[in-house]
Amino acid sequence: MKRLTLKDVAKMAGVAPSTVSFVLNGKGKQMRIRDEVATRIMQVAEKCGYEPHRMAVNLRTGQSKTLGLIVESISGSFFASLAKTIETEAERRGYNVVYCSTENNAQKGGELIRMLGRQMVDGYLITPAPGMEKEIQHLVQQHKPIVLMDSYFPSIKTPYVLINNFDGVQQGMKHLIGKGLTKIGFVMVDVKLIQIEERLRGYTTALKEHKIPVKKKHILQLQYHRQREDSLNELQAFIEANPELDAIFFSTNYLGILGLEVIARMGLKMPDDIAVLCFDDHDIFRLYPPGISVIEQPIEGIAKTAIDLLMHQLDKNSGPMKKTAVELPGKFILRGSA
Amino acid sequence: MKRLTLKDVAKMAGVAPSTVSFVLNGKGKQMRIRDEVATRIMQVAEKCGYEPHRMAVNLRTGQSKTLGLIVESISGSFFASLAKTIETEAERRGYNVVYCSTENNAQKGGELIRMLGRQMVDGYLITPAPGMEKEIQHLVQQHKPIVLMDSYFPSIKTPYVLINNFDGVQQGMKHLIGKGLTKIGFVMVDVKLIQIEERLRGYTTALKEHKIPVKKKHILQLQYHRQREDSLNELQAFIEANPELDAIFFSTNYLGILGLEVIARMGLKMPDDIAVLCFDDHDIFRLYPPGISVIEQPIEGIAKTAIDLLMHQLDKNSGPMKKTAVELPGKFILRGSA
DNA sequence: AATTTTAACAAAATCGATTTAGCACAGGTA
DNA sequence: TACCTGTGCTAAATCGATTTTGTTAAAATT
Repeated sequence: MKRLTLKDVAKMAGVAPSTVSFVLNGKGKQMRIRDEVATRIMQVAEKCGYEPHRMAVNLRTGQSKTLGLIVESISGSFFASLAKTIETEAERRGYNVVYCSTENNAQKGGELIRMLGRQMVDGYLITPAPGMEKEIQHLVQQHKPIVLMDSYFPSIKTPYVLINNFDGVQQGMKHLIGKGLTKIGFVMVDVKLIQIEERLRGYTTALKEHKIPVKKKHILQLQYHRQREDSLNELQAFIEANPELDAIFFSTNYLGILGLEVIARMGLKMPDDIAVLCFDDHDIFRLYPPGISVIEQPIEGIAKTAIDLLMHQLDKNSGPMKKTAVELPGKFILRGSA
Repeated sequence: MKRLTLKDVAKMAGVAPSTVSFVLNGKGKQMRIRDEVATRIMQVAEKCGYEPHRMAVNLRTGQSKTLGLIVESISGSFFASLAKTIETEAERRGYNVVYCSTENNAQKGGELIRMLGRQMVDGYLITPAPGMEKEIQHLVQQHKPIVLMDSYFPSIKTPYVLINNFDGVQQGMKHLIGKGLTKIGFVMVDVKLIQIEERLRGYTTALKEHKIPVKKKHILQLQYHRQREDSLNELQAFIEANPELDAIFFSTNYLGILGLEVIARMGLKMPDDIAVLCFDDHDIFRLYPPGISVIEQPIEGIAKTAIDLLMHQLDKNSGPMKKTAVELPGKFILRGSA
């Protein structure tokens, strides 16, 4: 019950292994193998279900036909949607994907990238976390095909694709302001990532555009590494300290979920006591009464674009890229909370 | 900037490639390489950061050091928790994992298994879906290392590990009955899987043990492949048709989430209008007011056990297994809904 | 008729490791 | 002195493909 090798097929077809290889790789014409022989080989290979040994092919060609996908958390909802699209798109193109999560561990990011390197992935799809800057820089220097998603480092020249964070927040803010709400709080994390900054910029700009003063005390920066309970308390203190707030914009879904818990704990009712809007959708937001309005990320679009950008790099004989930085629009979804 | 090969290391250390291989694979003593030479080789390898070429090793040894993990849905919460543990446990043992999801597509299961076969995974971790029976049978016949999780086929002799479904439901039912609730509905799907049957058996047995009559109309079997909206309506009809119900036991978290939606839609209050209990925890259940009581699966335990069972099979020189069928206890988590 | 081309494939090198078989020398034995 | 036995390593085979180079017979050219 051993594996069928190319040699076996050659023997069965009465030709040399090289001939079989040529035919099965579509180089039959080029190597002027007679059609008669070619079809015979194809038939034999087909009939006995020959499948080339991946490792052998990889070793010889130097291509693993594998992509590495690195995300912050494999249990996050962002990953869930992303992975599905990326996997199917990759498969369509003859690639498969190995997933890795940094689990919000800065140091682990570097290790992961190196681990993938050992495994010889042909290209990288990464949602960058703060600690990974050096490693990514390193990959770029080695001219490894790479695409960043969801964020990027302004200092490193890489293709990337993400939601238009600024515009997304603007959409949400305009809705709130349009409803006459002006005391709008903004909750964010303190990590130095471009997408966070852009969201904050969206918030302040929207206020300014409507001549609403931006108050520092209406902006809460939670620390990233923090006990869940501590964050909850800090959030509650923030809301209590600003009783005038009639709306809160949570800049990530993680923060939004914390917010729901605090708001429930304080016995506040959405949207009347306080309106809530959140960046990045989540299963919970659909269900949690009265439904949390969100800015939805175009995850499928991000995944597809990312794969396209990566494949373009992997495809040696394709010219330079026209567009290496892509921003896709988010979608405002109105539910009951705002 | 080419890759450093074993040959290069050999040259630098002034020895033959084979010697380097022996030393780096810990066979130095056995091959009676002098300690002096061995340490020199190790130092050289260390200094220039030599990493063996995975594909070459795989080709030669015939082991890919890769496990295939097949789940129903990669975006499910079960997968999320499972994957994390399995990945770290696998890594600890020098294996990596490729994930695949059948996405509830019966036919896709078979394809996936074959795809993984092509990729030469050394072993399989599978949460079996109805359509995969034949393919799994096939793997078993080929003596491929395999462990099933979450469910199994009584007709196929494979190692498996899952929660004790019967006992889990019993725990929940006892709690409900202990609170004096006797009109308890049971919502399940109609797929023929052992874990579903066990849960139903837990329900009926618990009722019988407390001399409560089992009424057929209190059991709702929803069809698996169905539009979300249709299921919601059917569920609502079920609740309306049985106004006497004072509690509902949802046999999967997917059903429970549907239940929450319907209950909200009908304006019922938990737990007073109706108590709710659900099998298999979910993020939403922690947050959704008043908190949904659940039977939590010991996912980490399942993952660890599964890896153990699989490794045992992969380890050629380990005797026959003592225990190939493992049932782990679930944990009843009391929240506000019941 | 001698030489060059071309068709059609076969042989062999190669990828980077592992592993088996083998070789040279030292010391011990008969 | 001839023969074995260990030591300590090297040479070469191998895994299963791809790709470069060779080979042979027939056809075309001079």
